Amino acid sequence: MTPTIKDIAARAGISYATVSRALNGKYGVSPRTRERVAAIAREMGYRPNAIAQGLVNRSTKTVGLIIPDISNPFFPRLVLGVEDTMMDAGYSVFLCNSNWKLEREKNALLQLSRKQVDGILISSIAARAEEIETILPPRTPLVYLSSYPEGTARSCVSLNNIQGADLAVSHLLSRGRRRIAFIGSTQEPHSLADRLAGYRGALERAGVPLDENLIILGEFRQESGYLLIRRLLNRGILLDGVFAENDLIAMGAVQGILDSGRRVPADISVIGFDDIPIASHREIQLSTIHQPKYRIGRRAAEIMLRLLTMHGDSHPAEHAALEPELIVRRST
Amino acid sequence: MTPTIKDIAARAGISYATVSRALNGKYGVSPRTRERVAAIAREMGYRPNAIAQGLVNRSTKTVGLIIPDISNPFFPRLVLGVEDTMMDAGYSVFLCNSNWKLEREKNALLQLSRKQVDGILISSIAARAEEIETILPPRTPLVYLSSYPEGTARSCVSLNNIQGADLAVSHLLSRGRRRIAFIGSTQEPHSLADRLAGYRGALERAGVPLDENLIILGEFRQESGYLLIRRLLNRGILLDGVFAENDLIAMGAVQGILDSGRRVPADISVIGFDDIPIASHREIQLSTIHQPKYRIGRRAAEIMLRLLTMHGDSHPAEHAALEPELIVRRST
DNA sequence: TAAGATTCAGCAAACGTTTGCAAAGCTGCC
DNA sequence: GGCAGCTTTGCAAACGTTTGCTGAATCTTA
Repeated sequence: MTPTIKDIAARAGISYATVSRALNGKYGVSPRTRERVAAIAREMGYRPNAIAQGLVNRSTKTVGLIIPDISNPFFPRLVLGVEDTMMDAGYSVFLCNSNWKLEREKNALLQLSRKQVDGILISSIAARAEEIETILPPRTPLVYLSSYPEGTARSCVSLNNIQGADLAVSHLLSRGRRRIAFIGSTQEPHSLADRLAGYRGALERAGVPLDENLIILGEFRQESGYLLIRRLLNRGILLDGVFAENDLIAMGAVQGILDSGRRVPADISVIGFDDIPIASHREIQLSTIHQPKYRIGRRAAEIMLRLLTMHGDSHPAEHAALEPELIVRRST
Repeated sequence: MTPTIKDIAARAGISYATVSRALNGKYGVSPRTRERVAAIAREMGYRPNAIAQGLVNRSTKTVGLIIPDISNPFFPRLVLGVEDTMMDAGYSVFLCNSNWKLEREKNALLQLSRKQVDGILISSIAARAEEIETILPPRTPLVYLSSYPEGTARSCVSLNNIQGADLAVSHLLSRGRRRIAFIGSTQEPHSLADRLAGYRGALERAGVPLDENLIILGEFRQESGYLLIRRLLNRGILLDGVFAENDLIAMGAVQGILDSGRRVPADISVIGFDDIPIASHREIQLSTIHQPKYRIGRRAAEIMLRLLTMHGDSHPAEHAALEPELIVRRST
C-alpha cells in the first residue's frame, strides 16, 4: 500500500496530527520536527490522498467540463483553454461529452455533482436555465461557455452571436447579395435564436425583404449542410448568398453548390461561423466569423477560479461577451 | 447542505447503517423499510457522496486520460472513444494535456495518483517505461494507447506502425517513386522509431538504397512540414516522393512543394499517416494510412475496464495491434 | 526561584460512507 | 410457553485526512 500520514507518524514516533501540520506548513510545529517529517515523507514516497482531503476540506480541487462533442472541431481549443488554466491553478478537470443530447447533459451534471466537483463549466444545449440549474446544489459555482440557456443568472462567456451574424450577413449584402439563405441547426436553440436574430436584423436594416423559404435547419455537420443546400437548390429557389450557422455546415454547402454546377463565390457567396482550423486552409479558404476558442475557454476558467476562491459569498454573475471578427476569404 | 445518509436515517427513525444497506440493495433489510427509505431519499433529493464512498471502498470510479494535445486533430476521436466507453460503465474521466512535454506528463501522473484514480490511460511520449511507471503505485491499472514507451510490460492498444509505414512507402514505390523523403517529428520517439523502421524495411525489400539525407525531423505540425520540405528542396536534393509521419506534416509538405513550383503528385507524391478528418476533404484528398481513432480509444477503455474488474489478480498484459489501412487519394 | 507566557505536541472528533458483528424481534414448532 | 432459527436492525470501527482543544514542556521575567 502507499504510505499514509500514520505510517510517517509511526516512523517518526510522533502523532499523525503533527505530521499533518508539518506537511501543510501549519503553525505550531518546531522546525526540527518539520524537517524530520519532510525527510521521512520524501523517503517513503508519501502522497497526500486527495480523496480523504476532499472529504474533510469539502473541496476536491476538481471541476467538470461538459461539452456536446469533443470531435467537433470547435471544441478542442476551447477545452484546452479550460484545461491549461485550471491545471495551472492545481485543479483537475472531468471531461464529459453530451453528444448534443439533453438527457446525457443532465446525466453528466448528476454524475459530476455526486463526485463532489467544486464547480462546473458547461457548453449547454439546454433551452432553459432551470433544466440544468435545478440539478445542481444551489450554490455550486457554474460558468456557461460559448452557449448558455435562456433565463440564467449565472456567469457566461460567449461570443456576441447577434453581432457576429449581423457582421456576416452585412458582409454578404455589401457584396451585392440579396437572396441570402440561412442554414442552421436545431441542436443549440439559443445560439440559433441569436444568429437568426442577427440575420434578420441585418436584412431589415438593408431593406431586404425576409423570405422564410430561405431559412432551413438541420444539424451541425457537413453532410447536413450539403443535403440542405441541395434540397433548396433542387426546389428551384433562387439564391446568391448563404450564411451558415457554423463552418461545418458552410463547407457542406459549398460542396453542394459546386456539385449543382454553380460557382462559389461567383454565383453564390458562402460565409460560415466559428473559424475552425480547416476553414483557413489554403484549399478551402472559407469566409467566416472568428471565435477566439482558446480565449473563451481560458476566460471561463478564470471566472470559475474567481468563484471558487470567494467560496460562497455573493455571486456577482459575470457576463463576458467577446467581440466577433469578420474573416474574409475566398468563399465570398 | 445536501442531505446525507444520516439525514435520511433521522427522518426515517432508523440507523444510518440500515439506510446504507437499503439504498445499496444489500441483503438484510425488510422490503417495507427498503421502500420507505427509497421514498424518503427520493423526496429529499439524496445523492450519494462519491468522495466518501471512494474513501471506504478504495475505488473512485474515476480514471485519468493523458494525451499530448487535444487540439491536435488526431486525438479528439480517440478521447471520445475512451470517454463514451468509460462513461457507459459509470466511470468519469480526467483529461490531461501534456503538451508534448515529459515534465507535464509526469506531473499529470502524479496529480492523478493523488486523486486516487482507479486507472490511467495514456498516450505517452516517454521513451522508456520506467520514466512513467515508477511514478505510479505498483499495481495501478495502466493502458497505453496509440503510443507507448520502450520496455513496458503493460497493456497497449496501438496501430502496427511498422506495417503502416511499410504500406505507405511500398505504395509510393509501386507508383514508381525511388527518391522518397521521410519527414518526421522527434516528439514521439517510439512511433518515430517504428515508422522509420517500416520506411527502411520497405526500401530495402525493394532494393532501393537508403539516403540519410532524405530523413529529416521536426514537429507534428503543418508549419514544420512546410519548412522542412522547403529546406530539402532548396538544398537541391532530388526527390519524387514524401512519406510524412503524420497528416499535418504531409499537408504542410504538399504546400511547400506547390510553393516551390512543383506539382503533387505529378512531380512528387505525398503520403501521410493518421487519416485525420481534414485529409479526406474534397479539396485536400491526401493519401494516408488510416488509424481507427475511435476504436483505439474504445478498445483501450475496454481493456481498462477488464483490468479494473479483476482488481489486482494477475495482470495478463494485452497488446492489441490494430491493422493499418492504406487510403489512396489524390496526393499519390 | 516561582509564576506566567509561550511553544510544541497529542487526543479525539469530524467529513459521509460501508460493513462485520452482536442484539433484538419475530415465526413456528414441540 | 419455551426455544431454536431466522430476519431485521443497530453499534461501532474503518477509510485518510484536518483541526479545535488541552496538556506538557520550555522560556521569560521579576
